[in-house]
Amino acid sequence: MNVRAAGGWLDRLSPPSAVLEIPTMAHPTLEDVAARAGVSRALVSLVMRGSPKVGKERREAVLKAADELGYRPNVMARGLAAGRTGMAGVLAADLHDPLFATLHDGLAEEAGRRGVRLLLVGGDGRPARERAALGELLDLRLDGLLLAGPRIAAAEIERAAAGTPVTVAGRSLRSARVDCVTGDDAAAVKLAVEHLAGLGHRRVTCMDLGRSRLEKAFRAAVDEAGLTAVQDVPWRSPGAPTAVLALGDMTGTAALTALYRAGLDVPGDVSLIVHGDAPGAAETGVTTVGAPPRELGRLAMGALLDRIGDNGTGEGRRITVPPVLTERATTRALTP
Amino acid sequence: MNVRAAGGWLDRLSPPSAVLEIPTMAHPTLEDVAARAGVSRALVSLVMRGSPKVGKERREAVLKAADELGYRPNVMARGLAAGRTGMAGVLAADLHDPLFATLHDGLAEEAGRRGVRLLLVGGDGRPARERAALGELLDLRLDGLLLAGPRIAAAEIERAAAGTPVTVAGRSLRSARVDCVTGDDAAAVKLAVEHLAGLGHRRVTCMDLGRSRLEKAFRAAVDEAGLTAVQDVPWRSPGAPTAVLALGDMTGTAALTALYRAGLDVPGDVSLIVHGDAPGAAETGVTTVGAPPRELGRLAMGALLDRIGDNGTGEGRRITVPPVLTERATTRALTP
DNA sequence: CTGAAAGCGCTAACAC
DNA sequence: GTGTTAGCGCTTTCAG
Repeated sequence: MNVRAAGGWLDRLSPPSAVLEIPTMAHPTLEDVAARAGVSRALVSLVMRGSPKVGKERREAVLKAADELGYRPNVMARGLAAGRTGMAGVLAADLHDPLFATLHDGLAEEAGRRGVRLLLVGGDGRPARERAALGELLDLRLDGLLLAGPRIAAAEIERAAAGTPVTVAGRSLRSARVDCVTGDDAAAVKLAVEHLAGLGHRRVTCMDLGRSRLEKAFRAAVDEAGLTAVQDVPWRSPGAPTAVLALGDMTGTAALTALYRAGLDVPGDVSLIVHGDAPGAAETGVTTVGAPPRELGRLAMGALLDRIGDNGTGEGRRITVPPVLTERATTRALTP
Repeated sequence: MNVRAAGGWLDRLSPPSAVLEIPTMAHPTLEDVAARAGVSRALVSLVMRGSPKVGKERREAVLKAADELGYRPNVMARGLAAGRTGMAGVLAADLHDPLFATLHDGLAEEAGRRGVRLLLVGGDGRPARERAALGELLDLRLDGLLLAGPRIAAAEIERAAAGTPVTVAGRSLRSARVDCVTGDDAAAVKLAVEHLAGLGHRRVTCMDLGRSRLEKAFRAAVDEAGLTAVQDVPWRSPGAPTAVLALGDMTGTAALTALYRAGLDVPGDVSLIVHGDAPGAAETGVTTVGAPPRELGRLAMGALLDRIGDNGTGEGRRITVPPVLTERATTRALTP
C-alpha cells in the first residue's frame, strides 16, 4: 500500500466523518481500489482491462469501488508496464493548414473505430519546430506515429521509422518502412479540366499562387481535353478565359475574392474551380476538386494501425486517394 | 542490466563486426548508456538532466555513449518516477475553428519560453468527443491542462480542476480554482462601431450568423455613438446602411462573399468589419476587430504555468484581453 | 479463477 | 562526486 493510501487508512481511524473524505483523494491508484474492494491489485487490473475471466460479483465490487474513488488508470504507468500505450501520435506539420482539421477527423474516426487514442503535437510550418515536435513524440514511446504533411528531410523521417511504425499523409516518400498516403494531384487537375470542358468552356487559365509544380499537369490536361490554356489576356477582352482553375496553397475563398475584386461576376463572367477541398469552400459555395481530406485521414490511420498490428512487418505501402470534384456555385455551363 | 542490454553484451562476444550493430538497438535505456560509458545509471540520469555536479570528463563520456547509442529518454518513465512530466495538455474543443491554430501559436510560444512541452487532443466540436478527449488528457497525468473554447458543462471542468491545474481560454467560468482568459467581445463591438462612426458612417447594420448575444452590445454601442441601427432596409435604397459589422461565428471571407453575391462593392457601397480575427482575413483584406488570439494564447499559457508553479495556490484568475481593430481593405471613410 | 513477485525506465533521497 | 536503494502505478508471468 502506497503512502497516500496509507494516509487514507489513517484517516479511517479518525472519527467516522473522515471516511467521507476518501473520494477526495487526489489520484487514487489501483491499489487503493483493490483495498476498498477487498481484492488484490491484479484482480483490479484485470477488471479495468475488461478481462472476461473475472466473476460477475467481484467485477462489480471492483467497479463500484473504482467509481466511488473516482479512479482513472494512469496511462503512463500502464504504458511503461505493458510495453504499448494504446495511443498513436500525430504530428501536424502546420496547424494553420485548414485541411488538417478535416484530415484529423478522418484520423480520429479510424482510430476510434479501432480503439486507439490520438495525441497531437502541433507545428507552425517551420521545419525546426516540426523537428522538435517529432522528437517529443518519439520520447513518448507511443505505438506509432502519423506525420501529416511533414516538411522535414526524408532521412529524418526514415530514422524515426527505425524505432516505431510511421506513416506519412500528404507527402510521398520513397521508403521501405514508411507508408505514404497521398492525393493524386495530377488526376485532380485533369478531372477539373475535363469538367470544365464538359461545361463547354474552351479557354481556361490557372491561378497558381503556390508556384506549384501542378502547372505542368494543368497544361497537359488542357491539351488532352482539346482546350487552350490562356495566359495574360485581359479579362473581358475577346480572347479572355471563361474559366479558371486555382492551384496551390490558396484557399478557395481567397481565389473567389480575388476575382470579385477584379470586377468579375462568378460564375457569370468566369467559372472557378479550386484545387484542395478547403473548409470554408462549402460556406462560400466554391466548386472544388481534390482528394477528400477526411478519407485521406481514414486511410492513413488505417495503414498505420495495420502496420502496428503487423509489428512493422511488410514493406512500406503507397496509397493514392483519387480526387473528387464537388460542384458548388462557382461553375456554370457556357452558353454562347 | 536489462535483457536487451544483455543481448548487446552477448553480441560483443561474437565477431568484432557485431559491435557495429549496437547503435541499431531499438530503444536503448539509461542502463545501456551507463554500461557503455562505464558509469552508474544515476550518473547518466544526472547528466541527462544537465546537473552541474558532474565532472566534465565523465559528462562527455556519457554524452558520447548516449549519442552513439541514439539514446532518447523515455518521458513516460521519467514522468512516473519524477511525479511531473514537464508537459501540459491542450484540449482543442474544435480543431476546425480557424482561430485555434493562432491561439496555439501563442500557447506554444509561452510554453517554449518556459521549457514546457505541449500535447494536444483534438475535439471536433461535439461535446461528447470533447468529454472523451478531456478524459484522455486526465489519464496522462500531465502537469496541467489548458482548455481552448470548451463547450462541456462547467461542472465537468470544475471536476477536472480538482485533480490538476486547469485554465480555460475563450470562455468565462465562475470558479475558484480555474483561471479564465477571454476576449472582451462587448468592447470589440464598441470599438468597431466607434471606428465606423469616426469614418463618417451614420447608418450601420449587423450580420449575425451565429445568433450571437452580441447583438445587444451592438445596439448599445450604436446608440452611444449617436448612430442608427438599420435593419431590413434593401441595399442601395435611400435609407440603406453604409457599413456592416459581421458578428458571431462567421469567417471574414464568408461575410465578404455574401456582400459580393448581393451585388455590392466593398468598400465602395458598404464598409465591412468582421468580429474575430480569423486567418484568411489578412489574405482577403478584411478589416477585423477582436481579441488577438495569439496574445490570448500567450496569456492563457502564462496563467496555467504560473498556477502549476504555485502548486495550485491562489484563487482562479480572470483575465480579459482587450480588442484590437485591424484596418484592411474593406472599410472606407464615407464621402457624401 | 486468484494472489504474490518481478519488473517497465527513470528519479530521488541517501550513504560511500 | 559517485554508487546504492527504493519506489512511481501498472502489467504479467507463474504458482496456488
